[in-house]
Amino acid sequence: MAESRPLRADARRNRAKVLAAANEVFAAEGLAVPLDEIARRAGVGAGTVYRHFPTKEALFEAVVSDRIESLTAVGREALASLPEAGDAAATEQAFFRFLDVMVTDAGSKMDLADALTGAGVDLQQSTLAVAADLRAVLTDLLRRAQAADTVRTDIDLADLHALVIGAVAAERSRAGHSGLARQVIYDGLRTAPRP
Amino acid sequence: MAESRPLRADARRNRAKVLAAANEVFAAEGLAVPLDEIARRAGVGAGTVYRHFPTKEALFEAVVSDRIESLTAVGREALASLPEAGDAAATEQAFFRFLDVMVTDAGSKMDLADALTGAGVDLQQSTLAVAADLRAVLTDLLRRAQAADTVRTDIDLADLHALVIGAVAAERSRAGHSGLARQVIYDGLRTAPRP
Amino acid sequence: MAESRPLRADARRNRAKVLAAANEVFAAEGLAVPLDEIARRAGVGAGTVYRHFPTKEALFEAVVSDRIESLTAVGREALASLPEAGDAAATEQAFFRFLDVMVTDAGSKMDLADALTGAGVDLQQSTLAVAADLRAVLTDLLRRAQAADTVRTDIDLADLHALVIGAVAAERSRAGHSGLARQVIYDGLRTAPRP
Amino acid sequence: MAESRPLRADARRNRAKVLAAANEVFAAEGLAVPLDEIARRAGVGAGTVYRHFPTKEALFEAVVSDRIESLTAVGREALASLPEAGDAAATEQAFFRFLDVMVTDAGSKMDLADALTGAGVDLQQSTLAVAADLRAVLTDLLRRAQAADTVRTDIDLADLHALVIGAVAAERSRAGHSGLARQVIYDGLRTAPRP
DNA sequence: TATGAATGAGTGTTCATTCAT
DNA sequence: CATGAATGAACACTCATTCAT
Repeated sequence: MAESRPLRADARRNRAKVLAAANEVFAAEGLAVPLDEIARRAGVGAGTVYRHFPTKEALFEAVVSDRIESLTAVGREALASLPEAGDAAATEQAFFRFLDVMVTDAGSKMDLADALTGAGVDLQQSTLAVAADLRAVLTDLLRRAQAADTVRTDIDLADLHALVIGAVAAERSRAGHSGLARQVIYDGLRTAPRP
Repeated sequence: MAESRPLRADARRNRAKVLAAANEVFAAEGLAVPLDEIARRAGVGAGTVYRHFPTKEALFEAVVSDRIESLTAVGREALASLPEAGDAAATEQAFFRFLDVMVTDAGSKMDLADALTGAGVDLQQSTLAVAADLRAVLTDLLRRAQAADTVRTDIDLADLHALVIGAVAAERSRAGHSGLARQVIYDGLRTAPRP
Repeated sequence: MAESRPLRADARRNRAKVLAAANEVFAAEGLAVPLDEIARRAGVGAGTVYRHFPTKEALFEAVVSDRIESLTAVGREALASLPEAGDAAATEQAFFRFLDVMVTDAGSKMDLADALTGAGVDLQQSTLAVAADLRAVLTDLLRRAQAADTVRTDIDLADLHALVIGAVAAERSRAGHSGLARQVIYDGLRTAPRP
Repeated sequence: MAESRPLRADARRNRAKVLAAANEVFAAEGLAVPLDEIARRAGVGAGTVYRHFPTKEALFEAVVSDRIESLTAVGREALASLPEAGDAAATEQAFFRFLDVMVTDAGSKMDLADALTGAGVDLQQSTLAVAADLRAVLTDLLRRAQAADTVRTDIDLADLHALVIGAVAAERSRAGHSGLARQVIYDGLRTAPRP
């Protein structure tokens, strides 16, 4: 699963350029963009893209995996910042801040939205592994928030996941978004009534 | 807007077969499906599809318009069933039942989801008009529900629309869906705390 | 070669309508026009066109044949109007007037031009027969003009035919045509120098 | 206008093969020939044709432009070979020899004929520029010939252009051509009577 | 017999992937 | 190894011709 050999410096540079270009372009246009466009933006030949990623979908997944990994890292930090025994307010804040990060990130990246909503994408093993890490973190945060009596206890990870996707879709659907849709979803998640 | 002449029997039959096939296939795969596939499933030649619908997008819109019109009709019935002066419980029930219909319908039809989220589709005048009707009905129902103090008053039609899309996306994202995501969104919409 | 049976009145009427429409449309756009367009303009179904003409090309030829027959008739009149023993001036006039008719007619009808220049058209037996009649008349007129010492004697029918086509092409090629190209060709045909 | 970088050897080879095939096929059949046929004759895939020429029409124009450029070069040489102060006989010869080249070339190439007569072709800027060069050269030659009292002075470039097209059409129309049609047109152009 | 709907092969064009240079 | 040219299978759409009504 790991690359067998460390890449040569120029190869590593090219891989990075391709990923950067793919990041931009996939975020802006989703899976639909032609691969040649990515190669052009990366300043490399199409063949070079294929040297590093066996298919276009693999490149797409690499981009998405990177994003998921970033999100996971943010989630880990949120978890780490929580006091061992739950301070309810801090837990609540950490939980919803992390949701905000996820929703905002996915909301601004066509690729993530595509991947999450499964629009014509079949995620592979490696991506699924990365996604599992994210889910693990999210599960922990959810449990903590529920333990702190901040989030309703009848929902599980799958529900939360679905709701994040829902929030992303809601945000995407609005030209000038007020953010209220997201707020409604958060409110629905809370144990307590809105003040 | 109405066809000038009644179609011949065979033409009507084939048009119906095409629409039925398009319904199925678009629902299952969205706009991305090749037109030949639709023709094949309908048991007609590709040319026949084009006799009835000038472009692939026109066919897509016909399917989507039909769905939207059905939804609008359901919405109108819901409105009609409401007592003039608002019975809060009845109003609430009518409102959320209609949301259920929308979410369930769109949730099982890729095409509606695509159309609603505007995924690579440019809707034409006629479809937009149909969509406007649906929005009008939805606006009325929302107003009634808000007047009956059932739904929070800080959200408007656009927010609600976004949330429906969010609920659809949430449902779609779950293989075995428990329906809780939808419930969370509904709860977020209510004025009152959950019991 | 003649139709086996006299057509019923309505059939004859339809045939005429189709021919009239084809005349117009082929003249304006050449062979490229879709057959449905002709049927529409004739106010009949596509099937009706095929009842009277086995292929699109046959219809095209019918139109062209008609035109050629008209030209032939004009040519015959020109021949008939000539005095037995050649009056040089009258012969010259008759000859060039007939050329004028041919060039003007073909010049304003894309179909004739197409047919004459052989643009993607393979003329069939029946049309060729009609064309042979025209050639016969033209040959007579040419001989008479040559006998009257009005037209150079080194050219034959084939040359003359080619020059008519050339004049047509020349006329067609000019947006605002002055007619001088035609004049140059006529002058080249004459025995005598221009005054 | 010039390609920014020299093409790779294989690309140059294929581009040449495509142009050569297009030359042949367009010359034989005009614009109507399917692009796949050209690709097949060139021994390349259809995509390769599109790598070098963005549309079928662009390829057509490239072929036609090449032909026109060759003609223009020949015309320039003819002009250059003329003595400053007009030697009437030399001027006449140069003029008519150039006409011969044009007529012969266009006469054997359907594409040029199509392009010249504007049969369903919309020429683009670049081709029009090339054509303008040819017209400039032709104008110069015509002026010189008229100044040398060799060609009648009542005709202008447009007339001459039309007559060239006429001569081409005349030649095309004859299976075994005697060349006399061309001669007649030339004679019509001269000031002096034929000897 | 007329109608116009159905057919289906064919067209230009795109793009993921492979391969010669 | 990188390059970018070549490939070829799709795809949307058109239209001459056939055939059910």
